[in-house]
Amino acid sequence: MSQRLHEPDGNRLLAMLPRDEYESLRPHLKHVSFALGEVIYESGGQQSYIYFPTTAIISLLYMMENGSSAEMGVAGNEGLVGVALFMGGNTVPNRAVVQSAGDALKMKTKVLQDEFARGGMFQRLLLRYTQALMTQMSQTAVCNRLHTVEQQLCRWLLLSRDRLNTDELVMTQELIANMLGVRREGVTHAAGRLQENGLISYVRGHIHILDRRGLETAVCECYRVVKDEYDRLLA
Amino acid sequence: MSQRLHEPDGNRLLAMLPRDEYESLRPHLKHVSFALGEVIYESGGQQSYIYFPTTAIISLLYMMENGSSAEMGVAGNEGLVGVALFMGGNTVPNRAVVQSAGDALKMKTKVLQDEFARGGMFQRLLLRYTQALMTQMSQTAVCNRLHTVEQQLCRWLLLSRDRLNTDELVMTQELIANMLGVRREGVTHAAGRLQENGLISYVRGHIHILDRRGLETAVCECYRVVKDEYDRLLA
DNA sequence: GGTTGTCGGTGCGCTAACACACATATAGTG
DNA sequence: CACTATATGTGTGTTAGCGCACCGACAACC
Repeated sequence: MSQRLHEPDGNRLLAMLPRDEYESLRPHLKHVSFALGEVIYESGGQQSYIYFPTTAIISLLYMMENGSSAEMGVAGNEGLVGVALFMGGNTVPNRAVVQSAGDALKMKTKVLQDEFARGGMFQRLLLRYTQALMTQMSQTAVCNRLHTVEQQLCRWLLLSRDRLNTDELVMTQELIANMLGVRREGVTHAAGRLQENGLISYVRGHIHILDRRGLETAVCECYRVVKDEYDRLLA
Repeated sequence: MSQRLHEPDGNRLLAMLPRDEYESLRPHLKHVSFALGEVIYESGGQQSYIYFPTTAIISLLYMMENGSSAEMGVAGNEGLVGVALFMGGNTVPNRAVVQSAGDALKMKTKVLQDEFARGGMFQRLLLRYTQALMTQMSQTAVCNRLHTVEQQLCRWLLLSRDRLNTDELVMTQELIANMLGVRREGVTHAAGRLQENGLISYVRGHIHILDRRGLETAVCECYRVVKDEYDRLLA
């Protein structure tokens, strides 16, 4: 891919654009930094920007009326946050929260929509990414139904690891529990077992992945299904 | 909507097209009938057609390696089966099964893709529908995580009812269990309670919805979230 | 350098859903 | 009409995960 000579600024989706399309978008991309826990958009709320994470990871959460929550998907440097802006609905009934602090590139909604309407590689990429995200969401549904907390924790750790450059995750068990939609104690239990088996170690909000291979053995098939789809659709 | 004077053949998505766009598609739409349990496409398999159900209901299921399964979404006369054909991925890692026997309109993949590429109302509608389907899938994830089998059975019954013209569902508890990803006995138990409360009655594969309002009281918020999004996006 | 808040560990009782085994009833078929 | 498939009901024991309560340990901050 000699087209990938341009500087993609760390977002792998943008890096797949042909050089000319990327250059025409570049002036409209602004850097932005996100802190852990920051709410990027609220359920049903209008978004002024679409975000292409570079080092940040963003969780898509549904907030129940009774206050509990569950993650339906996650986006990092492989994708974007704000599919509703080009899919035509403008809003979605969930919240986007920063799961791992870091940076992103933002683009005004209007610019995005104009570029999308041109129908070039940009549109094709965004749609393929959306399909990958759908696979992630639907596989999350399956996983929530059929698999144990421990398996799901492995999946979550691997999904996060794939979107970072480091084996060190800054994340308390309490927050992981909110993402997975389980009790904090459930995460403590599962994480304890993974630590016993030497797959991870953790202290006070810092999780270290020691044995990625081991995690891949402990995880359910859901992880691989989703990963393979991302690789296939965004190759 | 004076544009809806044309005969939409029972699919509500197609019915939303302007008359001229619909007329240009019409020659490419062929009737097809589906029997209960028929597999429309297999996980990872190529589809030659996109389907617009008129009276049939189609379930999207993930089949686990160990043989168990879970539903990730459902499509009826409000939508279509085969989003991957215009999203660019061509295949998806799940199976589509006929959940309620009936008819659909089919269109060749090539025609679909050409029409989609034109970017008119047809494209806009398909993308909005896809967003609605995403909401359904992600809400299924949440529901699988946080709600009881009885609540999910209510949701499932209401989703089915909304896609039919009748209060009579032809569906065994065994099949419902496969869809929901729970044991058959679990469905028996939940259905028994709904019957005790006078919400439904059933005998050997025939479920009768007696009190739709009552079901809406018994169901979790997930049903309404999804229904509202469908209404909003496909108004 | 003590206080306070955050993070993780643990124990106990409870419930929803599981797995398995088997009983019963009905519809359809020869 | 008898037979057999299929559909549903039920019982027993097990388990994963929940809710709650509380503890200890570390960290940050006056």
